[in-house]
Amino acid sequence: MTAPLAVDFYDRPVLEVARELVGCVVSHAGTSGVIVETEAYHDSEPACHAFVGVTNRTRTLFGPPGRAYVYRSYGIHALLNAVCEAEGVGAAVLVRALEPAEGIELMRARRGLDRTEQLCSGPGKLTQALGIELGENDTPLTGAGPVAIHPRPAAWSDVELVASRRIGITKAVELPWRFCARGSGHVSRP
DNA sequence: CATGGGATTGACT
DNA sequence: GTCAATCCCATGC
Repeated sequence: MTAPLAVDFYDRPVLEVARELVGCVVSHAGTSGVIVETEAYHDSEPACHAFVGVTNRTRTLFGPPGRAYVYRSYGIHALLNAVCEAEGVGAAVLVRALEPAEGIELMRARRGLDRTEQLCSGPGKLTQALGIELGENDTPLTGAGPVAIHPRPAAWSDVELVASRRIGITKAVELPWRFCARGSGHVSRP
């Protein structure tokens, strides 16, 4: 596996990073998968947690880029984000779905499911499949931490993207800030 | 200190 | 299609 993406990759406009992360590979604790769906969030729009400013919860979002923002959703699920843009800007890319690559049997055991397409087809599902937990909030994605994101494998270098509205939010619903790999059967919703 | 509301999922009608 | 689970956080009294 090639070296993880460096801080510079994340220190750019969050929409650019959200597009380029599709096709990249997330690895954690013996499992990995190719990102097939992302969403961008930015403190300038109300759907982003960082919209309210710096709080205990959003401190990671405003921190330096290239780190993981992991938070609990609906009291049940852990959701994985990659913090972007300069320190002081609250922006992140939500990783919403993966195509499983390594450690698929481990994922099946963690998820209690067989079908590969269902192992990581949602933001809460993929953290469960990879074993990512809240304690990994604010850890680096650039190699020193438990979670790492690697550049696109050759087969994904020219992945075609489809932009659409973000899922599961009630504010700023009109922004087309969701990006999927065209034709992937591993996304949370077509 | 009490309360309301989720960047979701899976089970059920 | 509907709905409950479940808990942390931000907000307001």
